[in-house]
Amino acid sequence: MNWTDERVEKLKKLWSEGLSASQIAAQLGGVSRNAVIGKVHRLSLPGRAKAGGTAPATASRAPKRTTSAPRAPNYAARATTRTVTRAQGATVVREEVEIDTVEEMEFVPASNVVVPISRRLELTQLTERTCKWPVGDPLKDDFHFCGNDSPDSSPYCNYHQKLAYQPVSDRRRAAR
DNA sequence: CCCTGATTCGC
DNA sequence: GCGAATCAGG
Repeated sequence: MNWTDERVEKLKKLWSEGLSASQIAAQLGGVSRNAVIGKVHRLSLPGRAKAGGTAPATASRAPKRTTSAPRAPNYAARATTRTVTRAQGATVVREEVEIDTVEEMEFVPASNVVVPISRRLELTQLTERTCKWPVGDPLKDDFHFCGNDSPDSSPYCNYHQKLAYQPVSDRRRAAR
């Protein structure tokens, strides 16, 4: 694959938008992330400020939040489904986060009692083999994902897999 | 181990 | 000019 004007333009655009080299490589197709990085250098495009690190997209630091007392039932949000999409490398992660006023509060109480050894990963850290079980309130900034290793390419770790695939009949009512 | 960008250097 | 290999870092 050679660098046609079009491809170069796309490269410039995506790079300026802050996409990572591997993400760009995935979109262009036919090239590796190394090829992209190499091209970026040859074009003398501005590199990423600090080397070896996360894409600047994560730069938005959350304003420190004083840990509040265990959340009391505050399920204002009615049943909602928000789709959040992010890419990690050439991997596209699209998550349907259901905010179920019943199930959520049962599985995700204020404290992380239910969650084993969460690695507390950011959305940007998820890969094909990290558990994508959401922990906490997606609307709060302490929200994160389990992140434990998941067998094969399962979306969840062994523990959360059980919770994830419980038959509806089993979880109806305050069964838990 | 996953990922990131940076650099080198044979082609 | 190209990009795999390698390096350096989170």
